[in-house]
Amino acid sequence: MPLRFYNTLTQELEEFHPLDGKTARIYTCGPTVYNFAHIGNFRAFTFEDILRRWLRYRGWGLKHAMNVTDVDDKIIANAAKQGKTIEEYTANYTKAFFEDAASLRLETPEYVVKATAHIPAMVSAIEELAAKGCTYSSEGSTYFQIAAFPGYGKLSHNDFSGIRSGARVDVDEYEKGDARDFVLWKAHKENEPYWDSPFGKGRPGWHIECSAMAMQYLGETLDIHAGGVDLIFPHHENEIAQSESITAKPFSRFWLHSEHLHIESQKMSKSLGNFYTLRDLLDMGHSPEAIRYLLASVPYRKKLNFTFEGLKAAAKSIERLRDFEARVSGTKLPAGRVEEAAERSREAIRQFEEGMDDDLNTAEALAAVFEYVRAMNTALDEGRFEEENRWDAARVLEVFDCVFDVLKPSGAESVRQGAESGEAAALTEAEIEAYVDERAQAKKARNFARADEIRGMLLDKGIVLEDTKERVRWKRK
RNA sequence: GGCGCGGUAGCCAAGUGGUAAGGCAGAGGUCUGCAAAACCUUUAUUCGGCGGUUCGAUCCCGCCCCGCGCCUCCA
Repeated sequence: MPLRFYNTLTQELEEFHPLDGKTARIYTCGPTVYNFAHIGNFRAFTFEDILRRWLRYRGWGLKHAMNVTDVDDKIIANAAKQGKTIEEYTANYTKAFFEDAASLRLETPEYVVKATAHIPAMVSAIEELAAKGCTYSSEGSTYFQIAAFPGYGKLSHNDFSGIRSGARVDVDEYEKGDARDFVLWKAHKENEPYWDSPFGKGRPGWHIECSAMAMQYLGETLDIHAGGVDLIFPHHENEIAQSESITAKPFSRFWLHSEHLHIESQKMSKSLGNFYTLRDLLDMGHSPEAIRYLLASVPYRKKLNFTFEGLKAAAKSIERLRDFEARVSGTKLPAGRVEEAAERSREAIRQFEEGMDDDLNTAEALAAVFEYVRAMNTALDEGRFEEENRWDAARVLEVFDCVFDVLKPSGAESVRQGAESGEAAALTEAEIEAYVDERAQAKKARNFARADEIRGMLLDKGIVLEDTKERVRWKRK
């Protein structure tokens, strides 16, 4: 089965190929840098990361642009409150965002584009719209007139034909001609940053930045445009109206939207006290891999119930895979290759691919990996797994990890957490090995008191020993 | 009201017109000096409720109940 995505525009599962047959051109709505990004934001960004990785796995090139909205009402208000310029204010949160993204192992898009660095492109987009008669101005602001775009509503599947034009509705402190019209250029107000333009001093509306930048970097028709479900209307609808009014071509062939997440079955909100930024969770001692795993393990179109029990389960699931990886690489095996085990690895990869191809069904893909792991653990127990099968297992885990990317322990974070939570990071590998050897000697001499003492001491330092038939393995807890 | 999504074991969560993947937790076992860790086995006669279509429905249709999202802040 080919790679298929659910397209919000057509409400159908559609086979995906890039328009040019080689490179997928993707635009995703990035952060508005007025605060630290929360775990809900990262659900969407993790989905987009999985999307990137799977497209690449399927052999397509990637040209992915993501905007950083660094001028908007909240930014202006917050910056003013702190007595900072918007540049100073947003620089902090932009930096924080990419630090967070890195700890979740989110790949950086090929183009990260800041709104404030693309004002001229937005101005010329608005000029083109004006030239086509799609705009009007009111009290110094310029608006897009949705009556000028017949397809308005096709993405959100809303019928706006009944909207009365001419009704004046006061919204967002600006006057519009029609309830659904939206602002392209906001009139300058006292003490606010502004740019000069042919239609007066002011600043861009939110929607135009995405249209202008997407087309500048990726061309008139994108392959994929993605974001959270809440952006379907009005943001993405408005992007379509702007872009297609300019080009008369489809703005994006595929529209993919990720569902929101809930915290402990409740909507995340500050008043409920269940509002978590990524940094909050890391400070609580949760590993970035566990968070990434949890965010990625629920298929993106399904609401994700983010719970602390689920976070623990995610951490345990990763541990199971790492244990398997360690077992395979650390076990002495006879030369040869058991065909049954080899066949199971091919089957696992096939099922993994099938799941991912089916609109990024990560739950199904994960099941393929775990079924394989269980089968191979049994095969190892029963001696039906030989030297060459190591490579089969490595391949399965490699395929899994090029999408999920959770097998390698995080470096800086885990060291930092270890240092905070105790002395776990204090022992070097050589020291641990020395203790393990000493304990083995003590056991041989049937000095169990000393052996247990060492075991307990290591456990206190977060080192867990595994006595197996062949040898003693250890791992950091 | 309009548009849309969902209700599957203690929790998270796949799935198919022919009788329920996977993970976590729980229980049992293997291993072990004891333990831990690891590994294995096991856990839904049943898929919100009631009807209908069908030889057969969790999966199709209708109605109902419950939860959620969007309908000019928002991943």
